[in-house]
Amino acid sequence: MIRALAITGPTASGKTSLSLGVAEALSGEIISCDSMQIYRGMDIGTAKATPEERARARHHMIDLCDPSQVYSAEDYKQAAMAVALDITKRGRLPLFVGGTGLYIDTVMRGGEVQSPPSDAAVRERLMAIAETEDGRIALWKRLSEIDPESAEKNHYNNARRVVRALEIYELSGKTKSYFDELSRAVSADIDVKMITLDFHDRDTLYKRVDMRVDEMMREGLLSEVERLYLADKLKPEYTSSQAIGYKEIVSYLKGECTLDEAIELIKLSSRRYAKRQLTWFRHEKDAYRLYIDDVSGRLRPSEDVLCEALEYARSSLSR
RNA sequence: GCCUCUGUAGCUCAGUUGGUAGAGCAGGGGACUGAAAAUCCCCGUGUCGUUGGUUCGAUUCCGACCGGAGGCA
Repeated sequence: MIRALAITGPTASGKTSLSLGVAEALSGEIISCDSMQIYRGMDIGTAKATPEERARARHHMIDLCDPSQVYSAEDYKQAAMAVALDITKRGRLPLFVGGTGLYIDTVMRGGEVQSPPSDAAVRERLMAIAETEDGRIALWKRLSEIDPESAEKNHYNNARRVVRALEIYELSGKTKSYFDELSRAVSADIDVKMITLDFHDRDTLYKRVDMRVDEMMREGLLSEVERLYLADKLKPEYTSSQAIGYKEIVSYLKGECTLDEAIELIKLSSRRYAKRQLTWFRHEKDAYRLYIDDVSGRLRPSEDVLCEALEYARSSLSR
């Protein structure tokens, strides 16, 4: 059984800064839990730990792929688990840090997954049908016949989910709910204590998000995106091109809007993303919540937040 | 100073031939098991600028006043 700690929270909540302090104090190594930090060359916009920060603690699960590659939650889980095991074997503490809820969940759930991996051809075929509302309803009806449980869980408009469920059935002859049930039955081979950063006042978070975006622009986000764009690394079909900060600036580079409009859009999408993250982490009932409403405006949590986190980590890990 | 237009949700605006009002955006809540920074679902009460008058009843009609825009001097 691997024992680990996780630090989650919305964008701009100060995860990186807190994680460095915790890693140093508990001789931990950081495993990034972020679907976009996987990609090479996307540094400023994904708020990757800087070289200086990486010198303070070893980082993993960063810069694994070229932005043109596809990467899945399952790929993440397998690689991250191997890393966590290795860290543990070396007598150090695995410290998952990031805001991609699904990635963290998938690690915490543990166990081997047997549902078939996605198949681009099947997806394309089904997604083409889903372009019209009638098509979406037809797909949903098909799903409700083979797997009523999955159908009920998803609105027919959520084509991605409906298509995945159908894809699983086409590829394996078994339903998605069958595989979900299987994965729920296995016990996790890892025990993760989670600390979630939160805010009493939503406006404080949003202010930090806005400031963070301005900071990214000062650090050169524009030229970072330009470089990737000119190198053809942000084609619309790539997952990487969906990243906030990148898609908006690409649309500016294409002349579809002004730079100021792009920046405002980045702030807006970031705020909405932060809100979705809050929703996700709220359902994590066992998480230890740390509130960081420091009005100082600094994008790092205060000393007492670090102390509280360490106290919780020490007591829960020693048990 | 006079004339015209205008004041309705955080913002932009509809609307009520008099029976206290609704869209878009913003915002809020939720879902999430191999695309997840993605994808999807649900949520609209606000002194209808203020104050008098007419009226059974005014946000709606009339007057005055206070903002804002434009025009004439």
